[in-house]
Formats: sequence, C-alpha cells, structure tokens
Amino acid sequence: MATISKETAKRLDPDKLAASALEIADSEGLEAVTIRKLAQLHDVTPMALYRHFQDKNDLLAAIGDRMLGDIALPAPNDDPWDVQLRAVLTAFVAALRPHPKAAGLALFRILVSESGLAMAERTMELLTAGGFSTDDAAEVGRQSLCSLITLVTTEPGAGEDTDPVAREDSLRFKRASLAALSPHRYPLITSAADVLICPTSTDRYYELGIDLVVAGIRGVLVDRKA
Amino acid sequence: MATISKETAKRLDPDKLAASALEIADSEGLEAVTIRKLAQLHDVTPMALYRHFQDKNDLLAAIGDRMLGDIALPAPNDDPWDVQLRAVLTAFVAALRPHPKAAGLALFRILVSESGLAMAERTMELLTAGGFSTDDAAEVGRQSLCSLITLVTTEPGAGEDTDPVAREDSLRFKRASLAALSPHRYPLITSAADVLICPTSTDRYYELGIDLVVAGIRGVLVDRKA
DNA sequence: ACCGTAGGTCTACGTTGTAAACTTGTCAAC
DNA sequence: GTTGACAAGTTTACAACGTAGACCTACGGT
Repeated sequence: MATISKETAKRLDPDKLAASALEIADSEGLEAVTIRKLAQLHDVTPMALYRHFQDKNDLLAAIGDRMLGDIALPAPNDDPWDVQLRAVLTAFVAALRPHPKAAGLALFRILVSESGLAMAERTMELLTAGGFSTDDAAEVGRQSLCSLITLVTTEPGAGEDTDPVAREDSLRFKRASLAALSPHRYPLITSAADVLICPTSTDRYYELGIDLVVAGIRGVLVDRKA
Repeated sequence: MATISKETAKRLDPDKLAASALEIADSEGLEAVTIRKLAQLHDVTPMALYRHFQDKNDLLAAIGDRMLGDIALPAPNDDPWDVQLRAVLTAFVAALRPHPKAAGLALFRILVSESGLAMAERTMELLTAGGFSTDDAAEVGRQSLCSLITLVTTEPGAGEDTDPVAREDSLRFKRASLAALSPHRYPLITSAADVLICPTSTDRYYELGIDLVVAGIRGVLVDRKA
C-alpha cells in the first residue's frame, strides 16, 4: 500500500472510463457521450482522457469492445449445428441487449476484439459444419451478425429519449401519426399500428428476430444444396 | 416570365436542397452534410435553410424521404406471395443501394413517407397472403425491412472514405489486421479474410442478403404453422 | 542527485447547430 | 400610389463540441 499514494490511486483507468461512457450511452443516448462530460464525471480535465484514448473514436471502440466482452459463448456440445448456432447468436444478442443505444458500436469491433473474434470463429465453425463453404459461411455469418445488431439498435424504445416524459410524448406522437392515416388506403398498417409502435413483448421481439435469422440461414443452405 | 424576377427565381427549393444534401452524403459521407456546407453550395447564408427546414433532423428526414420516394414498387400480379414479396424487397433495396452512406436515414421515415407507407402496406399484404396474422406480419415486416437497410448501410465500402487513397489505406489496414491473427486460433476467419473484407461481388452480396431475409420469412412461417 | 516520462492541466482554435433581431423584395388592399 | 403584412434571406451571437500544443508535476530508475 505504500507503493501508491492517494493521488496516484486516483489515476484514470481506461476500463473504468469505457464503462462509465457506456453508462452514459445507456441512460442518455450515444450522442450524450462527450469527452467533456466523461471527464467531468471523473473529476478531470477533458484533455486528460487523451492520455488513454487516441481520440473519440478510440473511446467509442472501447465501448464496443466492452459490450462484446460480455458475450458468454456457450460451450460446444453434441447438439445439431443449427441448435448450437442459435445458442451462439442468442448469447451475442444477450450481450448487446442491455445497451440498445450503444450496440451499433459493436459492429466495427467484432473482427478486432478478442471475444468478438472468438464468436465469429465459432459462428463460422458451425456454419461450415452445416455445410456452407468457408466463403459462404463468412458472408452469411457477417450478415447474420449485422442483422442481430440492428435488431438490438432498433429495439422499440431504443430512441434516445431518456426521461419518461419525452419518451411518452414521442410514443404518443407516433401513435397519432399512424392513427391519422387513412384506414382505407392503409388498412393493414393502421390495424397493426399498436404492434408497429411497440411490440407485444420484448422477449418475443428478440425471439422472433433470432428465429428469422436462423431460419434464413437454414433456408439459404437448402437452396444452395439444391 | 414576367411574374418571377431573377432574384425570386433564385429562391431555395426544399426538394433541391434535400437532393444536394443527399449528393453530399453520397460523396463525402453523412457527417459531411452540414448546414453551412449545404448553404454555401446554394450561395446562401446558413440560417436561410431554417426557412425551409425546422432543424437539421428535419433536413435529414427529407433525405430519407427522398430515397424512399425512389422505390419502384412492382405491380401486383399472380405470382406466389413469396415471389412477389421478394420483388418488393428487391425494389426497396434497389432504391437505397445508390446511397449506402445515407440509407440509414430511411429507417425512421418508412412509416411517414408516402412511398414508404405504400411499400410497408404492400409488404404486409403479401405477408398476410402467405399466412401470417396481421400482428405477426407487422413484426416480421418491420424486422425484414430493418435488416435490408442494414444490408445497404454495411455494404462493404460504405465506410465514409471518399477518395481512393484513404479508401485503399483503410482496406490495407483491415487486411493487415486480419492477417496478423493467429491462423491456429482463428483458422476459419483467417482463411476467409478476403471475403470478410470485401465480398466477391456486390450483386451477389445483395442477392444473398435478400435471400436470407426471404428464406427467414418462409422458414418462420412454416414453424408457426407447425 | 538527476532526469525522463507518464499523467493531468490550461489555454486556445476551428467547427457545429441554431436562437434572435434585423433587412428586403413582393403583393393585396385601400 | 401608398401602405402594410408577410415570406425569404442576412447578420450577429452563443454554447457545445473535438482536440492541438505548451506547460506542470511528481514518481521511478539509474
């Protein structure tokens, strides 16, 4: 304990910085993640952050890496390839779900971050096990992961409204906007307005999203074989 | 010709403004679309734009609307529902493809813009024709369209590098980054590096993307029925 | 005892979106 | 005609942003 004085102990830690930046993004939206705000949160001058991050993109990348680090990759087992793949993709979504406003940052980091790479490799393993060529597995895997990220970032309610008042206002506005449509010209949209604005259940939403991706993969595979 | 003087003829037109804003986005990236730059392009003071757009978001929305307006919705015919659906989704993608850097703006405008609504309604028609309930059609359609937008925005080479020099640099960097990976730990990723960085053909890329979405829809449908 | 260096500060610049008040060209009504 | 309202564009200004560059300062190795 003698090796580090009080002042020294206060030094910033890039991990902590990325963590609280992620918290800001979660609660106030991505555009609220500002060098100045993050610095203030750590009682430090804005420029201090540049000792730990090259620039703001570097900070955002760290946020992405952090989320990807939360992926709890399921252990390989004897289930069929598509069942295992579903488990991997579910783990991926589970890691991003808590951060719908920041999840987009994960996209650029999958092929850089350690656990992103692990998941990508695993995904390709399973796809090739299913019968895809290496190249096809790469393209299919790429698109599937992109779709799942989008699934999270467009989760209903991922709009950047933080306090419930503006949140409710925005919902009311959307509702009114759809309600103002002619039910004659847009019968299906108007009758499904409720679902379009806010789906029945978030869990169902994600389940359907993953179902669509997995079913797409299987479907494309049988088409390729034919 | 007497009704409008030279000066009056020079007045700004919101459509033209949105069009040239879209051009900026296409060539220099979305973040290059700046009130000031757009104003300068039209020989006008920045604040002049605020007579035609409430704020910058309004301008971005107009860009989104403009792209959605380019959707050439195929006429209904006697083909099976899934074939027609594929045609609609292809038309959607075709409208966005010329604008990979701006396509993300279309997301928020589908349920607002005229032709966005037309396409959404049409999509739901076909989905219900296939057998989905109205609510399921809404959720499935929503996700499918989101995935296709992402397909465009993440099109390889959609990164905001405009001139071929930085473009090539970025590619080289990615290539080097993947090449530096251990082929032992990531055998599949490293062997598919070329495809992951830049797919074989853009047309194939989009075809696969649409295939995945349509196959997913069909697959989910039969699962629902079972 | 020294000094290099890592970590933090201070100051400053250019860019962004936009609020507020002002000017000006056009047309309708008297 | 004159007037007066109104729409379009200008001017000025501000707060917030990312970040460059020079400075300080205390610790650790030699």
